[in-house]
Amino acid sequence: MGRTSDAKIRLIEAMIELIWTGSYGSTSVDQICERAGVKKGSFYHFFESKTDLALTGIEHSWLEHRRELDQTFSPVVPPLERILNCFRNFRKEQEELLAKHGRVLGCPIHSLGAEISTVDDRLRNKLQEILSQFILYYECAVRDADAQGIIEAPDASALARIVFAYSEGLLLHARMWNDLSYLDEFESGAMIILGVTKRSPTGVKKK
Amino acid sequence: MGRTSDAKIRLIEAMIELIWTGSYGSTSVDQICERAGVKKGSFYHFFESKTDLALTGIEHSWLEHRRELDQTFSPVVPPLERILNCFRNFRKEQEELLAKHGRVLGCPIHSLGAEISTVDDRLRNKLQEILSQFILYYECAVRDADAQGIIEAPDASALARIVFAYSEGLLLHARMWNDLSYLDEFESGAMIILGVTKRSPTGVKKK
DNA sequence: TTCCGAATTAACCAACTGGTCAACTTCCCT
DNA sequence: AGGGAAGTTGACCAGTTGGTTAATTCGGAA
Repeated sequence: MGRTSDAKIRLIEAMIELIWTGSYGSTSVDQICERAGVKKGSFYHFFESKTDLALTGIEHSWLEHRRELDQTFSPVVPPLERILNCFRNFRKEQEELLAKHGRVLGCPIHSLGAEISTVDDRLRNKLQEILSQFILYYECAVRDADAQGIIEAPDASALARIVFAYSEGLLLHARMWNDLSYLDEFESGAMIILGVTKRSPTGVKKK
Repeated sequence: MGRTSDAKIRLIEAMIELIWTGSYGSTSVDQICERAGVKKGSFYHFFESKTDLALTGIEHSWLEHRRELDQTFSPVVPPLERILNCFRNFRKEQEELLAKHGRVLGCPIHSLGAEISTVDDRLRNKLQEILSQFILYYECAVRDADAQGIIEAPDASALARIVFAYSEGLLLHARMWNDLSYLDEFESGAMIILGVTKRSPTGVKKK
């Protein structure tokens, strides 16, 4: 019934890209429509507001990203490898973004969160929800590493949050300096935080 | 020659507050003027653009903040205490902001940096400059701690950047969740990163 | 084949954006 | 005391903002 259209997904993709390469505030509805090749009337046919599109778009990308994370953090992979591979994937993604946009873009969730968390409640809640889910991956890996005696982590959740906060800080740094090389520090940094010395290779008991 | 005025500083303070409690994009020149009790004509008498005011404002607050940091990071204070005290001051400041604005506001430099680093070059450069200077405090403290045998840090600069990235990640988390308690994790987190166990009190040789 | 609901379009809106300007007031310094 | 530089004011600007509307065009299913 009625005709079909891919305008909705085009709008979502355009918004994600514009927010990521710029900011929420610097992204206007007109810009989104132009990039998506959609008239403004159509925009408001599919979404009831700019916030609504952002919400849908973020949810959409997160669902996509989660599928990748589920593979990266598969229990089959050695726990610390999961975390390192996850960040290696980040790095690869940022490389592609640099090639495409000439800019290291960092983590869109955090950049957006920093910008709008005092401004838009609905957006903030959604971002919180996503980040909370994200940390679970780290937490699970840390707990497994502890259980396997690879590291000593009496409080896996706390340690995961440290690694997480650190990684977000790094990503932001890379965005601000437009420099991928900061991301290379993650591997050694994470090992320090997790209490694994360079001398004892991943997966081998320390001490 | 001519009359004097405090409109300039009022504009600076209004803008800092508005950016901090909101965002750069959500802060308009009209808003700034209204809060400062200054007409727009006067605004453009003192500043040539919104960016220009932001630049001046950031520089201004940083210069103020530096004086505090110079005390906190005095070589007289035991190195690790400097870092902890610095973060304790952050926490205290955030407490005041929470009481005043009902919100944990985090680090304005990083929030702003996340928002505008792909949008405004001049602003980004200024923020880079400030953050680079900030890291020097941590770096110096870490190097001293290493020299005094309190910690083992062959690469003080790298370790300082880890602590720094971690602290920024935490601050952002606290802003997004509007929750001070995340900041309490810093103390134990920093100790883990710096390789100081809880059992060996600060300032006492480890191992 | 027809028909109904979904998609598209362009024209429109008021409020607001950052920024300008010329006239005017104040008051410091000589 | 009064000249002149610094500060103030409100009216003004063109462009943009997020959002609305009614008329129109399409296309999938009966």
